[in-house]
Amino acid sequence: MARMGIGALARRTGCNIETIRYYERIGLLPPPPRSAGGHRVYDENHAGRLSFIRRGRALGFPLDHVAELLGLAEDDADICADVRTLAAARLGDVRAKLRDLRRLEAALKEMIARCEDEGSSCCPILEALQEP
Amino acid sequence: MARMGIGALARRTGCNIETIRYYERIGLLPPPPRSAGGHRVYDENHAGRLSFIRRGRALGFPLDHVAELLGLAEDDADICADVRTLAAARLGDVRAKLRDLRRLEAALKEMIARCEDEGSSCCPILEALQEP
DNA sequence: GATAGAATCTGTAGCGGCTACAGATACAAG
DNA sequence: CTTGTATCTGTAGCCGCTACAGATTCTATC
Repeated sequence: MARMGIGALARRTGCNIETIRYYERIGLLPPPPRSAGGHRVYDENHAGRLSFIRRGRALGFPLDHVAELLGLAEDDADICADVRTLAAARLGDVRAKLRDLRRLEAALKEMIARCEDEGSSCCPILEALQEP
Repeated sequence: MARMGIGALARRTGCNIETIRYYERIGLLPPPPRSAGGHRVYDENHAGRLSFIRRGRALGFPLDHVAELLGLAEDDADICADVRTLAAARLGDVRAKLRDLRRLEAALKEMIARCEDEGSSCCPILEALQEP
């Protein structure tokens, strides 16, 4: 029950139609059964799996990590440690990006501030980019 | 004076050789003169321009913004306002990314913490990804 | 059933910003 | 003159989609 076409699945999961087909093409979503005319027919399982993928992506996992997480989710073994390891690695990535962005923010802010202080004839931002 | 091959330019600017050629291909770096045998010969001007590009990139400007900044830098007009506008827009982008990443960091941290609290048989991280 | 309009199909190409080859040629040092 | 490094061109690949084009199928109304 709750069969749906690709459009309905897209609306439910907030995922673009083209992206759904793309996930199928790269093997991340299993190919669903087709209607007589060849249209894809999805069910709740597909919706769940796709939501999982989307949430993983939203947490910044690249697709191959998401695939790995999906694989782990299918086993029933004691996998908490593995999952935690992946999540911790992602946390490291995120924190590194945060550091970079914070530096960036400071640099941009400072340049803009300097630009406002001075007269308008020459541009401190461009100078900042030009000089080492 | 200070003529150099593409390798020397790459070392000086910290920019990959392939990337230099790529910048030339897309029109961001002007094609330098060539030696008799066809090797590119750069001078200080090229080095300056390439450094500018790299610094702009390091500040997170996409290449088309960098091109715009370079264009502005070549005019002598009163351009401070334009530059500031670009920089302010970038600052907005950076801050939006920062917000997202901070949320991400919090979510990952919380998941990892929950995973450590509980017994190891089921995995809260996977559950968090599975449930809405 | 006919028909209109929406939804879906396949396949291919493009985005940004590089990076990685392969195979040929040029240059610099001894 | 030889050896070894540097550079040359051209093409294809990376990630994660997105955007078409042109053909087909589904659904709702009459």
